[in-house]
Amino acid sequence: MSPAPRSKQQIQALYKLREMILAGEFAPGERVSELAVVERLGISRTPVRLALTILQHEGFLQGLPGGGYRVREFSLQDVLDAIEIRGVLEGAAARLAAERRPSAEELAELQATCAAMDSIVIKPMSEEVLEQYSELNGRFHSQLLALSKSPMLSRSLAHVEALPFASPNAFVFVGFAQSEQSDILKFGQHQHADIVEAIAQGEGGRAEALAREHARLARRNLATAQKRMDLYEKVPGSFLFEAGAAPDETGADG
Amino acid sequence: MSPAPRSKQQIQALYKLREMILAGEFAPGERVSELAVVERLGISRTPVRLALTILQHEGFLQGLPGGGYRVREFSLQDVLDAIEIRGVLEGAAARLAAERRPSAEELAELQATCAAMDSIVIKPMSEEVLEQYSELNGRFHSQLLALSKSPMLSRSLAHVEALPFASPNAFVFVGFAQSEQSDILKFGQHQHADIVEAIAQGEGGRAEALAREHARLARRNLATAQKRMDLYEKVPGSFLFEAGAAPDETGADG
DNA sequence: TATCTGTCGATTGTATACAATCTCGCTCCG
DNA sequence: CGGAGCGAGATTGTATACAATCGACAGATA
Repeated sequence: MSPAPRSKQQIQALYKLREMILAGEFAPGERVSELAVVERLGISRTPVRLALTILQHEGFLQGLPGGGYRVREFSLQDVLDAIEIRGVLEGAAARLAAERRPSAEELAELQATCAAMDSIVIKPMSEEVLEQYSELNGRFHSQLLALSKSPMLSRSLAHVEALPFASPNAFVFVGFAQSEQSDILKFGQHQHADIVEAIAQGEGGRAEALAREHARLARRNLATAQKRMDLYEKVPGSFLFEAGAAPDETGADG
Repeated sequence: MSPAPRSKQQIQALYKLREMILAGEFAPGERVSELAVVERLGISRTPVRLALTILQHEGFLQGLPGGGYRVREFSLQDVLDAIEIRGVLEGAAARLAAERRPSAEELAELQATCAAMDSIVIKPMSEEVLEQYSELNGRFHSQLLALSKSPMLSRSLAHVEALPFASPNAFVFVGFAQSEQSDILKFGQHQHADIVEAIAQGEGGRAEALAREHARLARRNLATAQKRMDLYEKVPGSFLFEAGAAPDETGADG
């Protein structure tokens, strides 16, 4: 979306900082001062400052009243809500895609991606397969978004997915790790196919409902991950979550 | 949302620049260079630079490949989509509000605002009445959002509403100007009441549908405004719109 | 004449010096 | 002994000097 900072130092500062935050190199709630970052990155204040501002707008950092920042913590509810919002927006994308009647060629691209994923989910799990699936999954979601033909919607979704745990690929590996025992991944793939079908037939309401429900797989995967710490640690940005109870799948909410 | 820049020059640069953009002081598509802004504002490059970055993230400015920015233009479709997205997100807010069962006190606040608006829409139009309605309308929407109890949703909605024409109050005066002849304003107020009722009864689906439809009033008001230039000029940021045909209310889209 | 290249100008990116502000701690006075 | 005020240190905000990059224009050569 954003043509991005145009210079090396800015890009480096932004990427490195984001990486550091996502790697949990700042204690949660710890105050992050500009100067400290400058020292750690070896980049001067100006680009660092810019990176900090951007990360604040992306939601990773919170500005402190006295100046400086701190790494933003996310409650479990925040994470669940982010997934919910992604579902709502992807639902809107699917509906608009259906309503705006993509051409046969446009649709074919999405169908091709979907078909490719079909052939992947039946393979036995491996590092390589996971990577392929992950890439195709990302492509599917971005193609779907493209079919909505709405730059504004893309913008909103991008803003939400800037949070790493809200991206469509955030929990794929959980599904994969689980796929030995369950068919959750195949189920998700089935939803992909249904979404494509609904769009192809111009069934906006169905497409929306399906896409929304599809996003909620992430919720289930999150619950699974929380029960298995070996998986949980692989959730991008999981240390940004406040320590809290496992999500309550039987709860009244949502 | 953002604890905001902490200093005077930064704030001034940001506000003044935003104001200038909204006042149409930059030709649409015109290249905006940092130095030019510095000269016009009499503020040094550092705070100006920061303000430009923020405005880029807010969607008012587009970064140019060769450096510099230009004022972002919005197509008619962009404006309609922004309204649509606001509807989708406010719909989600209304649904969550219903599902999360607000306490009687929380609900009472919303009901009070709604009641106050009831007594306003029957008054004859005036500058003062318009202002009162506008404020109450804004309060209604923010109270509704609060009832969803989702900071993440608030964040997403705030991001969308940063665009002036996507805010709930963007077109109120159109409805007012029209209210001499039609009851569009009373109709909108009726929707408010229905939304409150649905939330009170825990009817999430109904609340969502109502809130979504409610947002689409803005679409109709936009169409009206485009037919009457005296109103159109009062739409916030209307000069950001590309010159284009009036919206097609009979069109297939949407 | 067309194209390629080199130089000049403008504009942005980076670094740093300087100013203002805020915090924390110490001391002094009540 | 406690509180208030003052001051030192640290940290952020501002401005500007300097470097690097990009584009345009012009001139030369094929």
